[in-house]
Amino acid sequence: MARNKYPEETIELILDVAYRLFIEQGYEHTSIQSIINRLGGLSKGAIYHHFKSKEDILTAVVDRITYESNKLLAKIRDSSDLNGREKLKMIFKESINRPVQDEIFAAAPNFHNNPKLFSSLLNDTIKEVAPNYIQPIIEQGIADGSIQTDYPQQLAEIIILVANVWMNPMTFDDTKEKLYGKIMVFKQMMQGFGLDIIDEELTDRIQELAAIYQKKK
Amino acid sequence: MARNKYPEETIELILDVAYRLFIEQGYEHTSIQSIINRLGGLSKGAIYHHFKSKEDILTAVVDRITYESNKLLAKIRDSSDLNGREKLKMIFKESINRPVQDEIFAAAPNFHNNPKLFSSLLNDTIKEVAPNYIQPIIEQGIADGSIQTDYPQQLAEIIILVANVWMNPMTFDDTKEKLYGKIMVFKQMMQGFGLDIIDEELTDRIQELAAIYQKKK
DNA sequence: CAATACATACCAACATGCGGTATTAAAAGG
DNA sequence: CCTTTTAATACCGCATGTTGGTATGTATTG
Repeated sequence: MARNKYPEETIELILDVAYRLFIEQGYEHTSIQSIINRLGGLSKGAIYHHFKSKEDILTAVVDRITYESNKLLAKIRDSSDLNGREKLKMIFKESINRPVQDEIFAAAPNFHNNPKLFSSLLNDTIKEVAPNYIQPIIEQGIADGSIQTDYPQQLAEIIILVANVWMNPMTFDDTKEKLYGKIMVFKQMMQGFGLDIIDEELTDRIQELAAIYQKKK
Repeated sequence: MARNKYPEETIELILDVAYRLFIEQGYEHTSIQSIINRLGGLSKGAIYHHFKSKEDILTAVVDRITYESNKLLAKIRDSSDLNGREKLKMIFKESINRPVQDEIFAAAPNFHNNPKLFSSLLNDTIKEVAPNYIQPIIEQGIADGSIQTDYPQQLAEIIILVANVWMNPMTFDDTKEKLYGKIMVFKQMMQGFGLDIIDEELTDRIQELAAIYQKKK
C-alpha cells in the first residue's frame, strides 16, 4: 500500500481493526496476521513501525476505550455547581447513558474469554479511574459534608469496582432478573455507606443494557 | 525417563511445577518447554499424555488451588451447630488462617501480570464458590432469621467478590495501611447488609498477610 | 498381548526483527 | 523563490526463533 501522508490515519485504522477483533475474538485469539488481513493492503512492517508489540496495540486500544469515558468523568469532577454526593450520582447517570456502552456490550463475549482485555480494563478502573476521578469527588464530599468516610481511597475503589465490574452485564453474563437483584444489592450497599443515590431512572437503564447484551446470543 | 508405575505421581509432579511457574511468571509467560525443563527428565510426550493442552494444565492447577479451600467451605456450610450468620463469620476466620495463603501471597506478582490465572480464579469465585458455598449459607441465614435479604444470590456474589478479590493483597498490591482501610470499608459494607461479623482478630490477620506479601519485593 | 507411560521427531502458527525502498519534509544552495 | 540535497519516516515482506501441539515409536506394566 502507498505511503500515507498522514500516518495518524494509519494508526487509527490499525486501532479500529484491532479494537473490533480484540472485542469479538479476544486478545489472545487475535493474531497480528488477522489484523493485517483486515487492514486492506497494509503490511506487518507497517504495524511494527507504529507499535512496538502486540501488547502495545492493546494498551493503545484500552486508552481509546477509556478516553471518552474519562473526559466525561473529568467534566463532572471539575464542575463547580454540585456537591460531592450529587457528583457521584451524576456519574452513575451519565456513564450509563453513553451509547458507546451499547456497542461494546453487544459485541463482547464475557470476560472469561478475554482475560487480557478484561484485566487491562480492570487495572485501569482501579489504578486510574478510582484515584483520579472518584476519590477526588469523595474527598470533596467529605469537605462539603455530603459524604462521610474516613477512607476515601478505599471507598472510591469499592464503589467503582462493584459498579463497573460486578454490575457490568458484559463481565458476568447476567440475566435481566439477576441484574435487577444486583442493582438492589448495590443500592443497599450505597445506602450502607450513607449514599442514597440510586433511583429508578438508573435501575431501568441498566436493565436496558442487559437486554441489549443478551440479544446477540 | 523411565515409566512410572504410579502415573498419578507424574501428574502431581507436572502440576507442582506448573503451579509454581504459573504463579511466579504468569501463565502466558510460562512455556510448556520451561515446565519440561524443571521436570527432571520427563518429556513433552509425558505432559501431552496426561494433559490435552496447556490450558488443561491451568484448569487442573486452579482445581488444586481451590480444592482445599472448597473442602473447608463445604465443612462449614454443612455443619449443624451454627446459624447462617455465624457460618459466614466462621468462613472469614478460617479461610484467612490457612497457611497455604501465605505461600501464594509470597510468590505471586499482582494480577495484572497474570490475567489468565486471575480470571480463572475470579471465574471460580463467581461461578463456583458464590453459588455453591456462600449462597446456601445466606439462604440458611434467611430461614433461621440471622440474615435479612431478598437477593441471596447477589449478596453472596458481592461479599465473596469483595472479600476474595478486592481485599486479596495479591490482587491489587496494597500497602498495609491501604489494606487496613479496605478492611474498615468492608466492615462497614457488611454492617450495611446487617452483618456485623468483622472483628479485630480478622483485621489483624489480614494485615499479617499483607506484610508477608510485601516482604518479597 | 493389549493398554499404558512415556520419548523423539516434527509441524504450523505465531510474534517479532530487519534490510531495503519509496515518499515526504526540511535544509541548503543558487 | 525555486531547485537540489539530505535526512527522516512510512511501509514492505521475508527471515527467524519460539511456541503449542501432533504423529509415531518404544519400553513397561498387568
